[in-house]
Order: sequence, then structure tokens, then C-alpha cells
Amino acid sequence: MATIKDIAKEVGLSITTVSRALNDYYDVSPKTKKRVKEVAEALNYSPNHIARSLVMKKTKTIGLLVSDLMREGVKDNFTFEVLTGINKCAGDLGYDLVLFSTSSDKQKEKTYTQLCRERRVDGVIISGIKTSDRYLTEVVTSDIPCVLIDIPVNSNSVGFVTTDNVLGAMKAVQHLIELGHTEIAFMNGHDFAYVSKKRLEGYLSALEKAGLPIHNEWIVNGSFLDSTAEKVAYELLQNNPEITAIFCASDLMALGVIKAATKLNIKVPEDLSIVGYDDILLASYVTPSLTTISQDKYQMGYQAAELLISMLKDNTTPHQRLLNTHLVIRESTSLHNKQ
Amino acid sequence: MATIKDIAKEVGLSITTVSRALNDYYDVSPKTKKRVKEVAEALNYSPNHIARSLVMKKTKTIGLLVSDLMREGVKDNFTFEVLTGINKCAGDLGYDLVLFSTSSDKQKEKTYTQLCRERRVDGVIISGIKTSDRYLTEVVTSDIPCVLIDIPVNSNSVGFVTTDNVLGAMKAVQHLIELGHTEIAFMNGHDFAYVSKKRLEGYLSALEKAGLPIHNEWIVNGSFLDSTAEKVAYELLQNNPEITAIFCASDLMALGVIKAATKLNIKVPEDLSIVGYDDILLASYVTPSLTTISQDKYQMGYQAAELLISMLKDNTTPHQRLLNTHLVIRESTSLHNKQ
DNA sequence: CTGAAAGCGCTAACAT
DNA sequence: ATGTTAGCGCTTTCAG
Repeated sequence: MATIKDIAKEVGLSITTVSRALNDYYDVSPKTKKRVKEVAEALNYSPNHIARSLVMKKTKTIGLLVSDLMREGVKDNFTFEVLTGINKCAGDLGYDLVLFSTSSDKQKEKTYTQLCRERRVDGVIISGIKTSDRYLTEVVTSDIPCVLIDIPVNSNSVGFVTTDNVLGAMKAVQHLIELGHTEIAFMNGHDFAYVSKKRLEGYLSALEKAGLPIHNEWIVNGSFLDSTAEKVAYELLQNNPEITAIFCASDLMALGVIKAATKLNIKVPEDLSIVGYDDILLASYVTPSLTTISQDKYQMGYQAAELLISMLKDNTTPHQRLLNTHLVIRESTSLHNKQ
Repeated sequence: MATIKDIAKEVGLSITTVSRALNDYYDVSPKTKKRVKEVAEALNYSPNHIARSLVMKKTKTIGLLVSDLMREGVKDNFTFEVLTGINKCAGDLGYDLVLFSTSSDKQKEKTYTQLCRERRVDGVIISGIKTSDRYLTEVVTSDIPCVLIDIPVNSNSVGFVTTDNVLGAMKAVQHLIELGHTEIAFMNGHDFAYVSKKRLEGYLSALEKAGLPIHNEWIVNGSFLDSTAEKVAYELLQNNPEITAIFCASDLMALGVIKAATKLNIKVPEDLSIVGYDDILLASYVTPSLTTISQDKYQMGYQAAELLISMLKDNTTPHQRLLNTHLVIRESTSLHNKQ
């Protein structure tokens, strides 16, 4: 494998000059540049990123830390779409993306900081961790540049991108209210998710604005899982037949709720309207297709990468980005059936 | 950031000894090892992978080259599941995974080989490229260790993992035949896919075995896209009402075929049985749910990584792995309705 | 068991 | 415009 040394020998110049020629420095004569580049080509030279990184102390690499790239994440390919966006932006801006797999067993032996420092990534993007995760506290205390997805931490070295979850939830509930629903339950995720808090806020605020009473028993947690949501919804619907609509904090849970409804012989949307959240791929394919709050996951990833890289270059810009959501009306909601 | 030099100074030993202590060499006294490790810990030392890679000429990193991690791939999260498997195995075996985004524009300026050599990956896994892709020829001629997903190239430096596509297709068609179908069409992918060739082989062979005639007009290409498949199927079904079953080379296309059938007022599975291929997430969620040939995508990724890493260590093992598929019977197939 | 010295491929002062 | 020198942090002969 040819190195700049080989090129230097070939053209009869010092390696310094070769290095500078290759990197288009201003103080190298065009002639030399041309010769050097020709020889480089002829020798089939590829620069050694490793060597460069070592001396420059920059790897042009960002890490992606996902709590569960593994199995479960496959269902809602939320993570995947985010990853796709990150990857694109990183590529556009000349950065490499390396995946950190945090298998739970490894999590114990290696700290977040160690992980990042060993691999010498310039910065990290973290997605899909709970607010209770031990990594989170580490992030804030470490000084590794970092962007979080959907967790609002803002310090000198860490920023975040998220969507307006309060507004998103409000849109969902308001849609139901406009359809004439007044008995609206809420299937939330879990207490360790920032988005859950915000979506609850939106749910409550929408009801309040409409002058609707709040039933605390109608606010339940489905852990963001379809199976859990199904179980919880089954109970909820069985005990509270007056409910005519449910807003779910994720599409996956909405799917679970539909299953529960089906089992109870409750028709969606005739007897029960359901709004999901996320607009995952499944949402448009299932029957009935899901009315939902759509977030642009690809864009979240793209923005996260862009934010991180901008932080790497110049740490003065604001460290947060807020994305919009929009309501997508499909088949799982309909006008309230006054009997 | 502490280096072994700092440790050396602290413990009053040479950096050589420190390096060997840290790496558990046999010729360092247990006492020294202990002291060194303690100091390392105290100094919050993290080894510099970059520096190590430079001298060892091994990065312990594998690259993943996907033709389209981008947008389209989101629908069938085939790639994602493969990625998940690769990531897990790489993690298990102490390798990092870096993503190569081959945006089509970049594809022109950088060759496959350059890409790999610059980043100094030890090996590469390539997924989702067509047999016509220019990368493919490069792979074979380059000597970079490489494992292909679903493309059978076998040389000293390249291997592959795939499933038994002939057998898979046969299982699908035989299932239809057992249900009493005799007029069975085939929606294939495109001519540049290895799997398409194999699945066609299986389709033909199953018909032949059953003594069923082959209609060449009933073998069509849907480009692995639901939209294309829908269009093509619409024509096919309209012009050949005698068809009672269609085997599709991918679930996504099966979805398209169902749409076409619905538009033509053909009921699935009552009037038309459909078998897909892949068993993507959607398959079990759509209505009617898809009977399909399931391949373990996670496992394909895992095996690919394992194969690659084994090739890196010891190039004597066979360079290919064949995985099984199995038939999953759901709602899109039923007994042929003899009228 | 430990250390001195060389070097991986590259960049960056600081000359010239 | 080009060359000299030093060094990034680590491993690895080769000598004690």
C-alpha cells in the first residue's frame, strides 16, 4: 500500500511537500501539485485516515449509541429511520458513522465515556435511551460533544433534537374533539420518557381548553409496547364502556389497543376512535389504517447529525432543534356516534 | 487524556512495560501488572485505538456497504434487520461497525476500494447491491476481505451468505399446489438479482415436479417494488382471469398484488391465493396477513459478520453459508375454489 | 522480568 | 516554494 513516502521518493520531493500538495495547501506551486497528484494516482495511493487522525486528534467520525438496536426496535423502525437520516447527513458532511452496540452485558464493564474515548469519535448521537438510563447522567458530566434524540439536555457539550410533543398531542386530541368525542382516554408510554411527559401535557391541555373533564383513571401506561398496551387497553375498555376515543403515545401501542378493542367486540372506528403517534410504516398498512401524529424521523436524524457536526466546528450556535409534527387522518378515527 | 506515557511516569516504569502489563503479556510480573492497572484506573486511562491501529495495521473495524440505506429501504426493513444482526455479532467479537453511505453521487468519485482503504476497515459486508452494480466487479478484483449478502461470489478474499432460494420458492409453490391450485403465476423481482434467478428456478421446478404446464406470460417482474408489482399484477390478472394463485418473490410485491386484486374486485384469498417471500414485519400485520417464505434476516447479518471475521483470522474455512427458510402460513392463501 | 529504540503514516512548526 | 525535525500514542524487536 503506497504512502506519501513512496510518492515523495518517486517525485523526488520531501514528504512534507507531498503532504501539502495532496491537501491543496496554498504554498505549493501548481506544477508540483499536479505532478504529485499524478504520481499518487499512478501509485494507487489512498490516504491513511488512521495516521491522519492520530496526529490531528480528530477522527471525522461520529458514534451512534442506541440503547436497543437489537430485536425489539425492529417493529417500529423508528430507530432505523433516524439512523438513515444521520447516515445521510454524516456522509454529506464527510463524516463516518460508527455504531456502538450497547449489549446490556457490556454496559456494565464499559462506561459511555470509555466507549467514546477508545474509539476516538469526535462526537456522539444517542437515541432511544430512557431518562432513567445511567448513560444519561454520564453524558452530561462528560465533555464529549453529544446530541440526544428526544431528551432535552442542554449544556456546553450536549444538545438535542426533538419534536414539539405538547403541540403534537394537542393536535391529536383536538382532532378527536372536533369529531365530537368527549370521553377521550390516553394510552401513554412510561414515566421514564421525556416524550411521555410532554404528550401528557398536551393531552391535558387540549381537554382543558375544550372544557372537558379529566379522568385520571383514563390515563394509562402501555410501555410503548403493543402487547402491554393491548392488555392495559382491554381492562380500560372493559371497565369504562363510556370511552369513545383513545389517544395513544405511539402507533405500536395503538395497534395493541385495536387488538384489545377487537377482542371486546368494539369496532374501530365506529365505536372507538384511535389516534396514534409517530406514523410508523405499519400505520398506513394495517386495517383500519391509523390516524396519527406524524414525525419526520429521517429528518430528526439528519438534524441531529447536522447539529452535532456544527457543534464540533463552532460551539456557539444554539444546541437544540425543534421539529414539527402533523396530523395524518386515516381510517381509525371517525365522527362520534351519538346514540 | 492520559496515555501510557503518563502511567509510565507515575509508576516509574518504561512505557514498554506499561504497554505489556496492560495487554497482559506473560513476561510481566503479576505485581507490576497490578500496580500498572491500578494507576491506569486512577488516571482514568483509555487506550487509544487509533494509535494502536496505526502500528498494528488492523483496525478491528468492519465496514457495511449498503446500496440504499436511504429512503426506499425503509419499507421492507430487510436491511435494517440484517444490520442489527451484523452489529450484534461485531459487538460480540470485539469489532466496530462503520457505515459506508454510498450516495449515488459519491459512488462516482470514490471507488469501493478507495472507500475501504481510506477508512482502513479490516473487511466489508455488502448488502443490497444488484448483480449489475459496478461495485461488484471491484469486489472480486480487490483483495479486501468481503462478505456479500445474497450474491454468490467465492474467491480467496470474498465469501457470501444466502438462503436456499430454490428450495424456498419450491416450498411456496408446493404449498399452493397442495391447496389445489394449478394456475399459478409468478411475480419475480428483476433480472439483476441473484435471488430472482434462483426463485424462478424453484418456481419452475415445483411446477414441473407436479406435472403442471408452464405459462411464460405468467412470469413477470415487479422490480421488488409494491408500486410496480401492483401495476404489473393488474394487467396480468385482467388478461388472465384463469390464474388462481400468485407466488411473489417479495412480500412488498405481494402487497402490491393484493392491491391490484382488490381494485379488480378479486378477493384474497377466496379468489386468489398469494404467497410472498421474506416475512417482513408488515406481512403479519396487513389484512389479509401474508403467507410467506420466511428468512431469518437477523441471522443472515449475524452469520455474515461471523464469516467475515473468521476469514480475517484464518482464511482456510469455506467462504459461504447457506441458511434455511420456512413456510409461514397465514391468511393470504386458501384451498382452491373449484367452481 | 524490564528498558531503549525504532517506527506505523501522517501533519505542523520552523527554518531556509 | 520546499525541506528539516519533531511528534501523535502505541507495539515490537532486540538487549540486557
